[in-house]
Amino acid sequence: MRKKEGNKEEDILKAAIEVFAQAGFYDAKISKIAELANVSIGSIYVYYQNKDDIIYKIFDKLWGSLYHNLEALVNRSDLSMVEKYDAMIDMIFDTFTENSSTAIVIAHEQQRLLLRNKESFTPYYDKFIDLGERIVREGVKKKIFNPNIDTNIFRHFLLGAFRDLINSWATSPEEFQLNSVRRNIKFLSKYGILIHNQ
Amino acid sequence: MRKKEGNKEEDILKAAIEVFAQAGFYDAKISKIAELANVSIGSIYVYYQNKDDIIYKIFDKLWGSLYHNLEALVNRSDLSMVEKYDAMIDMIFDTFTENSSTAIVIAHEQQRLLLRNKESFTPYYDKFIDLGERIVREGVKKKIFNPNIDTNIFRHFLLGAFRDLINSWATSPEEFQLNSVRRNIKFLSKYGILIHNQ
Amino acid sequence: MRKKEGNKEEDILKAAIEVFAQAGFYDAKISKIAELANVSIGSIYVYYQNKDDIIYKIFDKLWGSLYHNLEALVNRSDLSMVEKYDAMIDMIFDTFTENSSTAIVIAHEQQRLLLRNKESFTPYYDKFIDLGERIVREGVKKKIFNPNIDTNIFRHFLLGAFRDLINSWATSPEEFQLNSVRRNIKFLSKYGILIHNQ
Amino acid sequence: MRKKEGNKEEDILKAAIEVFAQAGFYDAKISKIAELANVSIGSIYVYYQNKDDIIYKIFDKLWGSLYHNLEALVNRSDLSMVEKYDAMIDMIFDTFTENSSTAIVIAHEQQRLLLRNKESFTPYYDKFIDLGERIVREGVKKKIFNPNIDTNIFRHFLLGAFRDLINSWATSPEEFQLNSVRRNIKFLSKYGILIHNQ
DNA sequence: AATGAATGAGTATTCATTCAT
DNA sequence: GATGAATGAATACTCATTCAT
Repeated sequence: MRKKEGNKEEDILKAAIEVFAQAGFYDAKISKIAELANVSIGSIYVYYQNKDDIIYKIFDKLWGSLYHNLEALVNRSDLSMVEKYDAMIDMIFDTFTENSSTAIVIAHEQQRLLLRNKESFTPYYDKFIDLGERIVREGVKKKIFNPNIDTNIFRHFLLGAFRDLINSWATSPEEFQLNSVRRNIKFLSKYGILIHNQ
Repeated sequence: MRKKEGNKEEDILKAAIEVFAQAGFYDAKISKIAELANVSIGSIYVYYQNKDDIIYKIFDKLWGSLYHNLEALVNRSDLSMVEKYDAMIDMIFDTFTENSSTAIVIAHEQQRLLLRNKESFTPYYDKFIDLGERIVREGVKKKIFNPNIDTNIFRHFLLGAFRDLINSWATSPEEFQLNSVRRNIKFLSKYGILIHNQ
Repeated sequence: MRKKEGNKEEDILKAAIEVFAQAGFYDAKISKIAELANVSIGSIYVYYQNKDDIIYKIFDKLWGSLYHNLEALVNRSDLSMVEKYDAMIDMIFDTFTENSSTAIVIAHEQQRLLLRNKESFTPYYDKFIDLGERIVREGVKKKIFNPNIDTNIFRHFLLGAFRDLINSWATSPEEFQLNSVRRNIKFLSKYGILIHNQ
Repeated sequence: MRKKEGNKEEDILKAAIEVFAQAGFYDAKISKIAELANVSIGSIYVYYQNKDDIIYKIFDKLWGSLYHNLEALVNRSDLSMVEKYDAMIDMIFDTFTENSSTAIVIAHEQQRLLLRNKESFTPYYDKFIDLGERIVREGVKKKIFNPNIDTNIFRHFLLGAFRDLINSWATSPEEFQLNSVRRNIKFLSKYGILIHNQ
């Protein structure tokens, strides 16, 4: 029991995600995280420098995962542009949706963290954004995506929509059919709300 | 001279918006708000019950304003459906954009507040949503808007996109042309990213 | 009671001296100081920045007092050199002896504080030392004090002896006759332990 | 190979002296001592009961050494009284001076330790004091030392002066010529600051 | 004997809120 | 209404010590 059992670090992270999602970062108590992780308070500080470090690692893990998945996608040549775009939406959707508590934490805390110390946020976020923009630019070059759309604005548009929807689902899962949300995001981001000839 | 007392209440609210935008709700100090409002700490508690009440009033004022403006719009019969939709976007855009600090506060704190005590959030928010959905349903009935789109999902999609973009602009105004953001929101929400016959 | 009664700051300092003397700086609890001062924990932080600031003020007050008293003495021309020296010893003796708890705090904590942040120690200490050395140099010039003695070494010699003796008295007052200590310090520092013609 | 185990105990003590001198007892971290001694944290508790025990052993070793050296001196009949006194000063001086970090630890921590648990301090200290007082009384009996001097006060006077000077030298060795310090201590304690016929 | 991950008691400090003036 | 000194509950974090291996 004195020996690292190989999952304490992960147990703490999982517990922290639940507590952060439930109470918000500021009202989350370290003692509560320790209790939920079935670990002593001191052990938390063996694996994480402080409270901020815990949330940093949550974001790092999520955006790291998103980045690596997108990287695998961006180089595929077996997909048409639209298929690639849909696959990207699916991938983001699946990642966010895998753990609803993580989704809530992201939706609630990311903006504040980015505001506070942009430079100390996980580098995977910027790398992910870059890759996403590359896909959009590729679509524009292939004359599939509208060249009049500002790429930077589009990614905020899309991620903002995503964030709100995933958070809404995570908060009230009974109110949203996940498949419907997925389908609507894909459709709206590609065709918009108006009826027109596709 | 006694009539000017209304000032204090408003001064406090303005100061609070700045401090909340700059530091985030939790790191915002009441003493800092008092200092910025040029008012004693005690005076804040004459006009507001507590810290939560201050942020409540910020949201109440903003969503009240959005609601009243949308109400004026929803009943206009001189506008086509698309014109009405564009006017709605413009109105939301202008309201959010009027004060960038307010935009930041909304973007950062609303989700958390909604999560914590949904029932004690400003009623204007739900009323605004209802009105917005009415416009969308009207568009669907008039066969202008796509009937396959889930109205509830659409409003999260749109407001989420809005929130992220306005916050991005408010945080780094040098990075975004406000008119471009406005145009892109209108276009993307109506036509999406794909090139097609409109 | 909400109004500053003019002595809270001093009550805290007095209480702190007692608690520091009794338990040592590190084992002294802020809560204990608050209790002894009959003041809330929060009030301590109204008057002092932190625990270090409290002890700083204790030293500042004591050395400030010593400095001002020595300043008054150094310029007196109505005293012979030996009388002036004896008066200096008496003054230091009286100041240290006035409050035995202060004496203990000085004896126990000064070295450590000086070591840690020499520059942030009370400036009165250096000013006092300078003045003391001036008296010694004056004595040398007047051929009363031995010119072969290193002034810097002498002041460490004298103050070190003082510190130990005052601390010993403060710790076990029953073991030491204060007048005897005073007389012996004067004598030893002037004539030493050997018998010789004075 | 099993014989070398004595090293560890000593390595720890040496490391502890450095860390205590540098950081002070309370800010000294056991983990730092372990690191400097090139030993695991657990090993420290194999050789020492706890942190207090480590510092106890430091004092025990030093005062033990001083006691044994003084014992060898006190019985010598080949020395005049003044020679014996000078030899005593030299011996104390050499012992303190041998390791400047030890000198700093003594100067900073001894008073506090004595205050806290007089009875649990190393017995060598009291035995050393007794021996020292015996020398002084011997000097008085031989009409070499002044009989009006209180022996107890004198030893505090002398050791206090010693402590301050050795500490000052250990802290700022560039400021003090060790030989000059030694000579001044001898002279001042025997003849004082005044000029007179010796 | 040696290790170092695990422990959890212990405390300085913060700051929203109060209320005597 | 206005003030701001006073309050004290509440909590992140430290680190000496332990003990299973």
